Amino acid sequence: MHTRKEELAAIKMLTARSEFLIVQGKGKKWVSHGLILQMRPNDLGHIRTGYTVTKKIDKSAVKRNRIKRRLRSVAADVLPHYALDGHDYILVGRKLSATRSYDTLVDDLKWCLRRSGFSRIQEK
RNA sequence: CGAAGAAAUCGGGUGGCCGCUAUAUGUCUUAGGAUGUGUAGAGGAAAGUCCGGGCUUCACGGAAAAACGACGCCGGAUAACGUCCGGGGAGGGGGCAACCCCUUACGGCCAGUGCUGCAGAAAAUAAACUACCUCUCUUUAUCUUCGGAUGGGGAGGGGAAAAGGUGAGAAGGUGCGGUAAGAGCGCACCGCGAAUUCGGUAACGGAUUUGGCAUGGUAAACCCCGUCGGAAGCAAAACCAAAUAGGAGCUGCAUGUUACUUCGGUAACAGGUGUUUUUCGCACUGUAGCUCGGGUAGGUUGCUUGAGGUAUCUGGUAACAGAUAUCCUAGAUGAAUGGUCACCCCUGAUUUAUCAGGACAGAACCCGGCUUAUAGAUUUCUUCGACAU
RNA sequence: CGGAGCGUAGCGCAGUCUGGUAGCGCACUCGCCUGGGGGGCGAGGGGGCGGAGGUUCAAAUCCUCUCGUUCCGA
Repeated sequence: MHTRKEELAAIKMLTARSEFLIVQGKGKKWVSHGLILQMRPNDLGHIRTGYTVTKKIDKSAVKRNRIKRRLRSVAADVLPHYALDGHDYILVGRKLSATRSYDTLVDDLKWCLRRSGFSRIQEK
């Protein structure tokens, strides 16, 4: 279930710190073992994503980078198929994000989307 | 062959699927991009930010001094350094010795000032005390040939700096002589200082002569001497530049009076606007359009060809330098260089076929070093042990 | 990225500049006052200078390296 390039191109990045704070402050939040998902509707009509991995999780820059790359990969696999258009999504890394198996991490993100009601496909 | 140490090099590999950044090129295109293909894409420490430079801006007439900071045996290397190389001294270890190995912030406390607790008789111009030797006076015990002799106590004068459960350190050490007792007072050896001389570019080392003990320690205490240093840093800096507010100029429209006038205007007052309304008071000087400069968000440049790498030769003990040939090797900006699966390799565990693990760690303007973290592999050298000869 | 500071008893701090005894408050233990609690008074204990190395006779203090933590500027 890999994502094609045209679908990925529709997802923009969140960059400004103020936009992150708005999503964190006013959006919805759902926590799983592998990651934390924060989301909020925007007026742009397309999906935007951002990633947060703080120094609290691990002191090593190598491990933080690895967590961020895995989250980016998981989001690229899942979001184009399951996420709603016109929403901002922020994925926050946790300690388990580095060691958890990839399939479990994908399930974590789907579960967060479904439980928070921001999923396009309502699975059984 | 094994163990230890030192130095150097490397620091997992191959393939499938899906992605990221840069760049070259083809196609499409609504000219902003979309898409196909090729190529390249983290380190020895990228880290800590501890030093030294390049580069940029600011300051500055040149130079020097003061102040502050860093450094500090000698010679060399280098763009420079607190780095590196070679040498010297000192300390430690091994060895019978010759000698070998390791470490080293290693200028100056006879320029000045400070500190040196406790203990100890005394802690820095050496001098008081106990003890020692001697002289004088006095007192007393014993003996007595009645002259005195010997011993003890007390007071005073002098000698000497040898003894005194301390301490990190006690004003040269050990031995012999010498003396009333003693003392470098004299001598020998050792240590130290000075002079001469020899070797060395020098640090320094050797020899001879001589002095007669002088300079306790501490400068990672203030300080003195010598050398070096303008400051801040790519989030530096340069360029392009929206919206809003404010500034300057021009033009059009909107009022009057007076004064000056180079006849363009300028100034004052009235007027106008704001302060809820009126008076007073206070503040400001209209409106529309265009242009200009400063400059914020944002963007571009800086941004990777450089004191560059590799190979060979030459010079040098070496650090390193020179010549020739050859190569181009990351440039991101919520920040790319990956995610996932399979096989191989290595390590460990046992169920001998499985399971678990594969270090330290992620470029941010670029170089030269230092320091710290680091599983494992390979090569060379030194020492020791075993085997063979 | 750049800059500054702080690690001392269970907790909050002084002592560091100018090197020799590590101390203060709260907390803790015991005793007394009270019928008990709270509170008060008196007495007492415990151990601690973030870590490693160096200078010194001697280091919490001076020097070097390192670990942790807090704050500031853009």
